[in-house]
Amino acid sequence: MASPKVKILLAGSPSLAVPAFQAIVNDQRFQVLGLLTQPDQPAGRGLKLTPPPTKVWALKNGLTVWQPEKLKTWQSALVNIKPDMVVVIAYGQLIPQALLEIPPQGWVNVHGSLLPKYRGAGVLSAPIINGDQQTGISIMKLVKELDAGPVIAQVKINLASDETMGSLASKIGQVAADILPDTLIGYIERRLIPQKQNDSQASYVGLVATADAKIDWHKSALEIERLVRAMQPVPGAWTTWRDQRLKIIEATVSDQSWLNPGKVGLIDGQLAIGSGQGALIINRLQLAGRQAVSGNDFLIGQADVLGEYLA
RNA sequence: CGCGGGGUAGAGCAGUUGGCAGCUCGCCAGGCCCAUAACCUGGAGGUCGUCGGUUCGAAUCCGACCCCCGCAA
Repeated sequence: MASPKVKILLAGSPSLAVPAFQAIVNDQRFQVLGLLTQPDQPAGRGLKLTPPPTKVWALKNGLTVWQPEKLKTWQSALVNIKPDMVVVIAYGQLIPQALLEIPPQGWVNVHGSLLPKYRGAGVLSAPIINGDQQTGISIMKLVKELDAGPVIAQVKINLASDETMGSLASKIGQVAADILPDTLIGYIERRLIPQKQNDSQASYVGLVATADAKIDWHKSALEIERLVRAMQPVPGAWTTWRDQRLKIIEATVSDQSWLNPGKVGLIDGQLAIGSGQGALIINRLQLAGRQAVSGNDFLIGQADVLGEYLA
């Protein structure tokens, strides 16, 4: 095994990227030069300066970390680092064309969908909202256009009936960790040839905002239940009760439809809310400022919610 | 000093013009019943987040601190 190690610069921000990054660090075929990630941002209560999860991981592993505000001004730094390749998992910024051309092997990206379906930022929630049976990951080369680069490898992931965005994120992170090292080597050795995407079949999903997570009780219970899973754990599908935000954390669909949309009642003794079609049995929910509780516990403490309307 | 809600029995909540600490569920015991997660009776279980102050007396008023949570970013 005389071939030199592949020099890699990692780029990514959320914890979803950590397992795959760790897999590369653990693999003797690679030499990791460091991590490129977003600057620490004010976040959480009190707006304390918070580092991206990958940065915390990188420092623990003794890696150098770069956090440029803007990539445009970071061009010369990348030239000096001299990576053979940059591996990107949810970095959080579009990479300027000029930077894409610097590493000899280019920039390789892990994308959380089966491209060309679901290009864009909301890839994790989209398949759950749409009730897809399958999604997956695509390992692809970055090009100037968003998520449009040629695909090196894809792996399908089955969506469980109770899949949430959170559970899907960990599946994607794990699958990425499983296949990324071999895929990168295969690509470098030209055994895996990037295949151009069929642009005519591309679809786009925008970033999910909290407003998108507000429940419209006139929709069907089936759609609402999917929304609940797609928004879990953040930002959480929500409605309001007495001007307070009420998050629905876990729910199941009932075909009983005698409750009007948004009206709270009991179905088989369980907390339920009417919808446009069928009803939603509420298994777990959280009132603003309170701990998340089961439907039963909520009824014990807030019994007067019965018969009221949520909006 | 970004905005806001909350810490009271195992759980979920009420209780702030200061006056022996409550409700629902659960739990334990007994009863009713062919039987039951139903019903009836009885019972156990709380340093009211912590520390200090005011007061004859503090869950309640004042001060400091710890922890949890919603928004926002």
